[in-house]
Amino acid sequence: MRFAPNPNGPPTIGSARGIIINGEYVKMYKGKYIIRFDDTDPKTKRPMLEAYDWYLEDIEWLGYKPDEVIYASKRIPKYYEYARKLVEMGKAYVCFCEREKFKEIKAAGLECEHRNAAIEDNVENWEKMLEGKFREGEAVLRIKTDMKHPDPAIRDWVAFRIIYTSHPLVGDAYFVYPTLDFESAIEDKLCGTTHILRGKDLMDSEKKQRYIYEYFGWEYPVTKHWGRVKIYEFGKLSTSGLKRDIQAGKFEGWDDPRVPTVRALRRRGFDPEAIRKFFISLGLGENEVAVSMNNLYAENRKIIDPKANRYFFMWEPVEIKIEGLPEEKRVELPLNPNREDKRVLKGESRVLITREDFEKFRGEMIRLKGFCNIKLDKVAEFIEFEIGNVKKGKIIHWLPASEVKKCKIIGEVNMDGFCEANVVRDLGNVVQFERFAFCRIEKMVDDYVKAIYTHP
RNA sequence: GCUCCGGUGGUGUAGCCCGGUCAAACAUACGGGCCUUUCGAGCCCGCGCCCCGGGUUCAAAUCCCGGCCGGAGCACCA
Repeated sequence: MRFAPNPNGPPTIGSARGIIINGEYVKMYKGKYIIRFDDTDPKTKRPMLEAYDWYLEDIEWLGYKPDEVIYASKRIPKYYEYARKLVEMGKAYVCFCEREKFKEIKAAGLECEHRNAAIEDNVENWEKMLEGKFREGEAVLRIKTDMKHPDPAIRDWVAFRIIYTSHPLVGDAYFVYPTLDFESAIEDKLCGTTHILRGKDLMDSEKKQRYIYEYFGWEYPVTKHWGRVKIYEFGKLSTSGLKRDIQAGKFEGWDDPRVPTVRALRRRGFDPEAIRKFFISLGLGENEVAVSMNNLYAENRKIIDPKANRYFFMWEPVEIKIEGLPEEKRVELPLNPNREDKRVLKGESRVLITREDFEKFRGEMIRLKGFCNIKLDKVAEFIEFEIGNVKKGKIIHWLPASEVKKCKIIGEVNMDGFCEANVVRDLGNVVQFERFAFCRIEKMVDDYVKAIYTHP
């Protein structure tokens, strides 16, 4: 099995599907997992140097270990060998037609003048091509298929073209690059790929590649194509579109928590297991699917909820004073309801609550969770420490006014507020801000806590 | 337009190959309830689906034909 990305950006949620589905099959059948970088176009889909490692990193993070990593751009001479064989077999030819002109000929189902050139001439032209005797766009190597093929896209497709643009990985070592269809066809054979699982967009690739397999007498791998995923919250996933938005300053970078990349999910505090389960549950349907991130959130919650520590976070805080508080109380609250360990808050007379709760419960008796019951107002009246008969739904979260940390939450939800000083013990972890959402405490910046919004 | 795919609750899947056990399962969403301490979590309950029309058959979500709808590809991109 293989996963073959073009590293023109970091892996997105869409790439994760390919990584996971292929990876799972490898595990299930004890196969061999090859990561192959299809980086054969330095111009239109130019690879990013950093992205190669990003892929490897994210693949490992998702829980898979490649048995082999291949860089197509470093194996170009191999492809030349096979191309030459095809030329010598009369199954490929150097075509000098202009792009538009060939299109017309192709559309008409005719053969161009170069198609039937003598094999010796084609060998010579192919050599000239490799020697750099032609300009960019002047010549291409085409695979002979059938000019009457019902699908015009299949008719004598291009296997090699000339690109005089330096490649991020191999520099100026080559200027005749294979197209994906050719490179992939040869590489799958070389690597002994038995099964190909990939997106539906590559469905026609198989038809083109089968010609090569037939000419060489090879057996084509078993293929399965899945439909495109559309995440409801993000729309269609496209690396190039994302690149534009980042360059335009719409996002901070490839790991901006609002962006659909694997690294952004990692930064938000997703557990890789949740992402795996999510994609396994999506399956391999050939229809286009539109799922909501809610499904991913649900998977993540199952994993994160039993572990995440609870803390109070105050958005739009309102300070109130409790009149008649007999003494300050050391308030102990569980870090997680499933465990015994506690966190401590100072139960003092000046507390912060949210404006929302203040307006909703003003004048009523409510309970500050774990602390005491009060009759709520700007100056509230202390009732008792015991829970008494507080009705359900009237227990709210609060913060001692003298012991808070400023807290900035960024991501899908952006919010400034205050949180317990206790959160510093969970630096780097995902916590649950009660009655708010799960967040990952990223770091301390100067005097405030920077948190990333994970999900509700 | 041409060439291929596909259509199961709101959403995503299982079941289809090898017809009966499917008056259809699971997850998520939604609605309601529970919790002496999160009314944005958790637990419980509920809601709701085989695209349409023919055919084959004792029997069809499953097989066949036609229609409708949706998607992918049609590059010197991957």
